[in-house]
Amino acid sequence: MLPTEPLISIPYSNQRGRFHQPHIQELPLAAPGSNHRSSSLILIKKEPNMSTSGSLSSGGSPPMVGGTLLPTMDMPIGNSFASLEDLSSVVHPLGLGGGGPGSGGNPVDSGSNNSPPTLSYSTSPTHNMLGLLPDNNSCNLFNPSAGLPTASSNNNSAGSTSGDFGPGVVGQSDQPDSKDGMEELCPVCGDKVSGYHYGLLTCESCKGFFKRTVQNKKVYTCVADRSCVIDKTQRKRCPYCRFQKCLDVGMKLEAVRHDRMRGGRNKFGPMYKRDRARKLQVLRQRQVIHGGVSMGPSSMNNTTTTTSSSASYGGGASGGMNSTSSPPSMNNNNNNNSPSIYGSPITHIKQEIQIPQVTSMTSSPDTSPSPVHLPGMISNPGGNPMGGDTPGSNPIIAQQTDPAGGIQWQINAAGKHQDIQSNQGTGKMPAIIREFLASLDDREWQSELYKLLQSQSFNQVEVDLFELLCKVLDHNLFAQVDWARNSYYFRELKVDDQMKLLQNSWSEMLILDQIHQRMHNHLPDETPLPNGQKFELLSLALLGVPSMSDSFQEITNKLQSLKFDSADYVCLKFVLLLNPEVRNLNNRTHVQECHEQVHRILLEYCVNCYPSVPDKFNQLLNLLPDLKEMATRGEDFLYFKHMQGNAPHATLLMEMLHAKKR
DNA sequence: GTAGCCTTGAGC
DNA sequence: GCTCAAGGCTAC
Repeated sequence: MLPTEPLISIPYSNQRGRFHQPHIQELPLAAPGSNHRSSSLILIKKEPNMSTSGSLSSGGSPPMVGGTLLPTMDMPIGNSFASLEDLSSVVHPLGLGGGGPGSGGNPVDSGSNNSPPTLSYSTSPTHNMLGLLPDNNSCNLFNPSAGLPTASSNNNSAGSTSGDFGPGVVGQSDQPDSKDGMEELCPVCGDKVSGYHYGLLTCESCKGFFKRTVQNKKVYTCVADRSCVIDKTQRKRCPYCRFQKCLDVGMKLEAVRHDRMRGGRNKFGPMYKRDRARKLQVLRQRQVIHGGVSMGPSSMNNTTTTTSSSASYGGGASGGMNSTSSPPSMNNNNNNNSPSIYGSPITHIKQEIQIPQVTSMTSSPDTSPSPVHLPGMISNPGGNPMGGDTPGSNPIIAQQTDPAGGIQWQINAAGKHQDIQSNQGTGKMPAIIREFLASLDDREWQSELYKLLQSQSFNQVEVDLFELLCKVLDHNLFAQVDWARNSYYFRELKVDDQMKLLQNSWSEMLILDQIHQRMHNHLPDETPLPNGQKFELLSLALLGVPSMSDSFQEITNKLQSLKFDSADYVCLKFVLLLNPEVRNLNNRTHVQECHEQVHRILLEYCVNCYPSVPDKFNQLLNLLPDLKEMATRGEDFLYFKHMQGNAPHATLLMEMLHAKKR
């Protein structure tokens, strides 16, 4: 049950200006062994006239603190909703789902995930996705300026010499940090790191803050929009956003001891050690690359390899840091104010598709720095391949490339199609297909993918690759929803039908999307994460099921032989989405008509543009059952992992899975 | 409540 | 015995 009273906030001031008074509630202590993560998905049950910072309560009643009734809002713990349909609003601040404070949705949940999880969502500010760190974080491991001596004081009284790399860390020794070149700044506030605390390198104050919050079971509230800037000078202003950021960057609730025992070591010790080794490896590689130090092969091979904690596919850290990698966007301290991945806050699927039909994929300006160029990324962003994007010209939002990377045609943001090479697709592309293609933005998609991978792993000691997979799939799912709700046929439908169609086809569309990205935009099989681990992009196409790689390859080969192109892709996507056989459609007639129309369009396109590929149309459609079978296997696998408690709960992905399993 | 410094103690 | 990441203490 959700409170309907609007939040009452009590602002106050101090010498820094207008502050807000956090409301404090009790937060149960994390159980040992629980594996909580911050949620990146926010679901807000909006009541009429409720402010955006409206209340959420997991217990159904406003909390009492010291006998005072407090408005309940912004609890960083999970809140259950009865069903997908019950939800009227979702905010997805990172543009992706995450394991919310908790694989149970609650940072204090015992971690027992054996029972079917409720759909639990946590409020969370937009933290990591597009700007994890403030400006003053620009000096770090991945920044060329890292390694310069700093005027750091010694925070650590221990001040001992290093076992691995010096006194623990970086940036705290009297010795210049250039000794190991690994100065880092707190990922929460940008202050000087004092050591590994609760899972990652943080400053002393954030360590203390995190400890106090968890030990004292505090729950804060934010009277703003849960997107307060957290930096060294402003970290005290909003403990809610600070704590959320602590969780978002990966501080671990379970590292706070239940029994308050002092001293000793915890289970994270080996992880810290691996992280140091990985950082050293990265550093050495950087030194080699920058020509600073000539390292022998032996010194390059001392990386301690790590294994994924739960990923069933790959995931060993190789230390193979891409030397061109950079940290996630660090623009102007607005790390909490970054737009969601598609520009505006993404609301729950049901509301999401009711948002005015303006696709952020093609219209929202991306104010964050461009991600690094990584293998497989579509090159020449915004420009034309012939040399130059004139000011004011429309950026290229979709293009067809041949396997060698040559661009065959492009569609710009205005929907204009331009043939670059016409070695295939000999016929004229129908106008409707040009419009379909204009709805795609592959460059944006890949850009966001790499941003997401960077932000999710930046400064993380060790990323759970399966969890990351789920987050990326969730991100892709949002992209599908975003595309669908703005698409030509789909937008004419009522929300209920839209939801039914999406619930039916999302997994097939995800796989098809990956096929498209791999075939037409040359997405690589894997990519290095900023922390040195490798993420297998191929696992996205397999929905996490490694054993499906043969089936996937088979379908891909078949499509290649059919000269499958982006126009085919978008048509097939419509075919999958607009399935008139979905049960209980209110407007089946419209779906049927659209379905048939897409068939006709695709048929015409195949016949006119690919006369050299006999029966291309039917052969394309004949592949759909195989795609469906893969999608079903992938769904089963993800659901299984979810029920085991290994997948983040607070994601649209899991919501879709539940909706389908019902 | 914050944050810098101190104490503790398991693991190496 | 050393390390260093926990929790504790306390001035602010």
